[in-house]
Amino acid sequence: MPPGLSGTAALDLWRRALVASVRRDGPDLSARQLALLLTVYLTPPPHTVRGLAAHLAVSKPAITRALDRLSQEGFLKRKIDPSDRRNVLVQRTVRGSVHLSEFADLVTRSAGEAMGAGGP
Amino acid sequence: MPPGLSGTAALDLWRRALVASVRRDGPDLSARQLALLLTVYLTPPPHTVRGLAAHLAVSKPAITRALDRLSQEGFLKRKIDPSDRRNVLVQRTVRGSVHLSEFADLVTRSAGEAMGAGGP
DNA sequence: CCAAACCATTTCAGTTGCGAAACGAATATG
DNA sequence: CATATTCGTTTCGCAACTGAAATGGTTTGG
Repeated sequence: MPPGLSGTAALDLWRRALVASVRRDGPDLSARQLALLLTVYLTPPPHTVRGLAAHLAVSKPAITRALDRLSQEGFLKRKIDPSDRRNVLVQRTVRGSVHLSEFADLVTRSAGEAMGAGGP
Repeated sequence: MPPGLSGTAALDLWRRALVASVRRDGPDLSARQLALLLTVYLTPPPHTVRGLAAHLAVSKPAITRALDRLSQEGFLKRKIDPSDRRNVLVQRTVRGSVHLSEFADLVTRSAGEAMGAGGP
């Protein structure tokens, strides 16, 4: 038995959080976009387009477009690397932090419900 | 303090699972599609188009299209309700069960990693 | 100091998704 | 019966995303 999270409980946690997220009328990000956002915020910098593309195993243009979307949303910003101006460094914003914080609340709440409902 | 899952741990769990999901070369489902799939498998039947649309707070055509995609993928199937032939009952398939089982593994594995990495 | 290598972006053609409105089929209501 | 209502689906125009290939800047190396 896994210690923290059985298979069904994990799925139900994911379901509750995902349904809550879908029901929200906000900017609905694709899986890639959200994965990118989370990677930038939870993984040690610096973050370049090439590095992110490798990490997510998608093409570079896909990262560029996801950055367009996320920076247009205000969740991320680009900064040219001063030491090598070919590089673009992806950085966090206050707005992105707030958004992810709300998303974390949503997940933890869903986890609480899943425990309460499916529990022993 | 939340008992099972702190905010940062929840985000990191989500990140790991989502990145793993994005990296996999499989059918990449949208958030809606996955939410629909999970709802059908983890919520008591019967499931109609109208009911699912209300549950996810999206339009009926959106559900129809998601069903097209998911049944084309073999994860779900439609069956006309014999007692009221206007209704469409959405049902599970073996293939969908297998897919969700693999997805659950992915989440539990990510949960284990998140505990191991970020833990005390 | 000029060419090669590298980085991110843009362009291109094609796919997929969306909401609103119109639609045919099935059931309920008078 | 005829009409209204309720299903799910289809059509329409439009927006967003995809990978591959081409482009414009920047840095490195001979």
